[in-house]
Amino acid sequence: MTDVDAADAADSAGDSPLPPDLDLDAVREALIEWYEADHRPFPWRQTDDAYEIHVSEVMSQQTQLDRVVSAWEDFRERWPTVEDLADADRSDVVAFWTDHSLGYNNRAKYLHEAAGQVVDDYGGEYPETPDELEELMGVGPYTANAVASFAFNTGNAVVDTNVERVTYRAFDVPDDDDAFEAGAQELMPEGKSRVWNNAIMELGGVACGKKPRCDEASCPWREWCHAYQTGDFTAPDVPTQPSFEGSRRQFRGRIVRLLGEHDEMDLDTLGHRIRVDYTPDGEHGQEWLRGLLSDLADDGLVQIKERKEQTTARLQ
DNA sequence: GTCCCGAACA
DNA sequence: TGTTCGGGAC
Repeated sequence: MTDVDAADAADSAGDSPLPPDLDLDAVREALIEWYEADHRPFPWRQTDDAYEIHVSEVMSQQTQLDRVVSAWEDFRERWPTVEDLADADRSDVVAFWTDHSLGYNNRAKYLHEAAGQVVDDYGGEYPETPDELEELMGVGPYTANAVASFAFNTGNAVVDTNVERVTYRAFDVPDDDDAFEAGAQELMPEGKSRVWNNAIMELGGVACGKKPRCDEASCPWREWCHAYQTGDFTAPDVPTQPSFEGSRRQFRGRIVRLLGEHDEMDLDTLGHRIRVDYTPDGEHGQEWLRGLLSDLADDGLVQIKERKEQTTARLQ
């Protein structure tokens, strides 16, 4: 490739979404210094074991970190190694998940599945690159980069809602997936994904949340921050979620919780215990319940047993 | 009501 | 590209 071609390629990939006069070295140094001076002492920040990191990342995907701490410690005690998890019963992992109110039971299944992949496909040793990690069940671009970064320091820049909000506010990066990706990658100092990704997410969590706390948290980027200068702290739109109360997700959760407590349950018994207005022939009756159970079975979470006069369900 | 260190599936 | 997946804390 000639120099001209290389320049064209850079052009077609789009210009840097960051301000052209931004002092990258100063910005990087300021954030890392701020992070290393003080940050929340989450226990998974004390380890570089890929399995332990993986567990913490899956738990953290949509759950507040403060709620993850005790669950992570219990999980680690119960299944200390990836081999232990691979050998566990799926139903035990799912029951653990609901016991600790972690939500999204599919993630328990994915984690268990991924543990089997690590043992079977990689001899029990986690692969070290984001691309290989993404082959694991339930591991997408975010989690792959997180595990690669925190376990091996071999990741690319993580792009999550925190990073998007921070770069949008501080450097006026346009609200666009490609721009966030490019901007985040350009900001990250080469070969420092472990400290960098921790630091920028800490910034988003502590100083630059929905409600900004620039001065209280001594934000290290105030001198460069576009939002700090203009007072405009709007953030990229995050898709608003449908209400949980009365949703099918709520009833799925109740079903899995009950089955984790009772081993095996009759259809109508289950129905009466997940909603007070359950009547076998009513609007929310057997037909409705069978639909939920059928989907849970398709998800690999629940097992349905059809007998002569009775239908029962249990965790799979 | 809103948010929280996403990913799979259609 | 849109939809689905839990539940606690605020």
